[in-house]
Amino acid sequence: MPELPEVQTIVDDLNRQVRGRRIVGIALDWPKMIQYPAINKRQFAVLTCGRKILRVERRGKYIKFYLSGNILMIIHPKMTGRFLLENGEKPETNYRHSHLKFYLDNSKILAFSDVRKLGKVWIGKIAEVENLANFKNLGPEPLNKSLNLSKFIKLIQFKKRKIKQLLMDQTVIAGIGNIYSDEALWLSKIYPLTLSQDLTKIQLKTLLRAIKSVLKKSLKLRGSSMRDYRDIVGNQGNYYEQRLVYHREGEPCLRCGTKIRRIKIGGRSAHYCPQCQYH
DNA sequence: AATTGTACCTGTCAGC
DNA sequence: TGCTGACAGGTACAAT
Repeated sequence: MPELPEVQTIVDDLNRQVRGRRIVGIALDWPKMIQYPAINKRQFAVLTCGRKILRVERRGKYIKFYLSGNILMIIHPKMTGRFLLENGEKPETNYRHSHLKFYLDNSKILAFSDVRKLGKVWIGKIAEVENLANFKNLGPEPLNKSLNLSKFIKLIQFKKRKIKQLLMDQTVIAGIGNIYSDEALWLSKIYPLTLSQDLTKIQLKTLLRAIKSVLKKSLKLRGSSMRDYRDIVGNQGNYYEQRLVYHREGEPCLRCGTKIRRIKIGGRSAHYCPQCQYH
């Protein structure tokens, strides 16, 4: 489901709604979602219950919950994971797939719902969890001001990979997925199969600007809801209706009217305009 | 070093 | 009305 704008929207809402709350109980009916360490449901309950949610942060597409007692819990929603804050009075949620629930001290329930059960949880001492390879090896944040053109060029230029795949590689740059890589490449008029080393400096400058601008625009619109994404009160994001090229196969290009094409790159669909994004 | 296929999961939709 | 296959905001891992 979520890429950077969706995850950031969730994190901002969580900070407003659950920051400072104490976890008083949990329910877990899919223990396989606990990726690290190898613990059972009861041990997970011991680790979380009684702790305060001090703050929530985003890194790439990961959601980091800093809990009291120097505990860090990280959740990755993968394709269909979502959070819902529900009232204790009506525990029956319309989210049929809430496999993990946190009962809070204000009698609300923070539920993690995940239809496809691909979402994962990591928990432990802060330093211990932050040292796990998936987090340690993340690339820079695209919206961070320190990611300027010269750094971007260093990340991209000496690799020999298809630019679409590089943009989605979380160890190169963190937070971009299938929607926003398509959008940024359309904005920059770059063909998605172009090898990274063949891009000119001008193209890379345009691409970096496109990445930042499309992510900021989607953030303002609270993300994209193609199907599953919802914010923590169940509302959809508004970027999807305004998308430029993603999932518009056969429709006219918004710039030149040529029919948008879809191809497969590394098992994922890529959408582009064969006229504007020439190679 | 980069690519390809497979695995993890469930739900939806088009086509037969 | 079934059935089947493709596809869906993601990532890890093994094989080539």
